[in-house]
Amino acid sequence: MGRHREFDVEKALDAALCVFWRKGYEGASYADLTEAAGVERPALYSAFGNKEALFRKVLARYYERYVDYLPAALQLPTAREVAAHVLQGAIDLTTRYPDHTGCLAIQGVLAGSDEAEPVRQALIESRAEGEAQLRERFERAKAEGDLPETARPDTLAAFLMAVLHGMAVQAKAGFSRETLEAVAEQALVTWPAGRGEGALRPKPRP
Amino acid sequence: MGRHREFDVEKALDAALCVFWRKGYEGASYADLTEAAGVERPALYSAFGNKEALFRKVLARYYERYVDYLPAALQLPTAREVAAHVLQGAIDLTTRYPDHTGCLAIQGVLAGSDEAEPVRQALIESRAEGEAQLRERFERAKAEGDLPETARPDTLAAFLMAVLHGMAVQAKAGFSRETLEAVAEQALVTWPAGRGEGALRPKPRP
DNA sequence: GCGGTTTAATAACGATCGTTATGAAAATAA
DNA sequence: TTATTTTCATAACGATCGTTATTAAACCGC
Repeated sequence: MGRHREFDVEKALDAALCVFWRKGYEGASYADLTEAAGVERPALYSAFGNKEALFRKVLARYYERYVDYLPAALQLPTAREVAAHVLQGAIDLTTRYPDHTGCLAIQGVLAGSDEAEPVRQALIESRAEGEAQLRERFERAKAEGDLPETARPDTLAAFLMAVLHGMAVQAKAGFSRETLEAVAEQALVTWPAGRGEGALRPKPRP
Repeated sequence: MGRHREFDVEKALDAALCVFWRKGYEGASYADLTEAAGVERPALYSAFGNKEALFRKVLARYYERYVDYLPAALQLPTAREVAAHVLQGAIDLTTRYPDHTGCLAIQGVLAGSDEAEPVRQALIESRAEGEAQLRERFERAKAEGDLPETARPDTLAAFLMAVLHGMAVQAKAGFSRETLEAVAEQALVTWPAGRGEGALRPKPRP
């Protein structure tokens, strides 16, 4: 019973996602959000809660709908393919939409007021989750001989994430897709090779 | 003639620098700045202008006093040493002060409101300047045979900056110095070698 | 000491921040 | 139709934002 909702919750969430993506958590005002969603302020509150709750819903949606290349990449047969696919997926994501470049999980809150601290921590955790998934995948690759015995899965995951984060910063700064692809290619030059990948073995110490 | 200034301008600038470093441009309120500087609001305005002007002065100070490892690195004899020194310098800078980790030029403004757009552009330009200096240094290295003929100085500079930016994000997220050093080491694994560095030459294409 | 000048401190400015009463409009249940 | 419930829209809340009159105090040259 009761009156029906007149606006599309999914559309409103998408609109809020775009605003947060472009301006970050603190840079996006509630006026920006309501205007983009085409919804009055109390309607947004009753549907999603306050600004922080709305951002958390948006963040979950972001990972589900836009960072879907990560779970897809983890299923690829070799660690190198995983890394290459993640890099290419990130480049696509961070340069595809000209009006909101970069990565929401990075530029959402890197630094901010004390009020934004819980959101900042949430973003840190979300990125740590992705890094952990990569690390576990690389541990598996090492066990499978896909990575050499000398490889450090935790370091490779941290390094790959660093490149991804750096490219996100550069994408937000307006870097072209071509430039970022060159960066990603350079990052892969160093990638260690496993057995049967036709690459040089690590030099044995004399 | 006239009354003398009672507060130390340098100290006030340092205090503002720390606040901006920790909270970013928009996250730092004028109340934060005046409290940290121990100076009343109109005094800060009369000494430095408005918030944007103050931030620009702080940014210049930041590069002069904290990113001094970059000009020092550019003078090293080989491109690899340049890269290694810049990476180590960035790690030191972004992890040395526990209460303001990361890099001001990154977390100052990555994304924000329309009001912060000029400052965001200023940070983009400042980073581009550093990247250009690295690129020119690598071009010289290529001409000197320090980098192979196949090396792309622009790509190497963009890649190195990406790793630096990524490590800054990770430092702000609380990553340890040791982790970042492993990331930097991994980044250097891919570094191309020039003549006389005892490294393998690029494989000739059959 | 006195006029001219610069700074210091208090207080307030209009605007915007996130958030929420309040009452009208719409839909279901009786 | 009437009662009940939920949503919608207007408006306003207190707080904080960056910025600035305004006035008192400290210094210089005379």
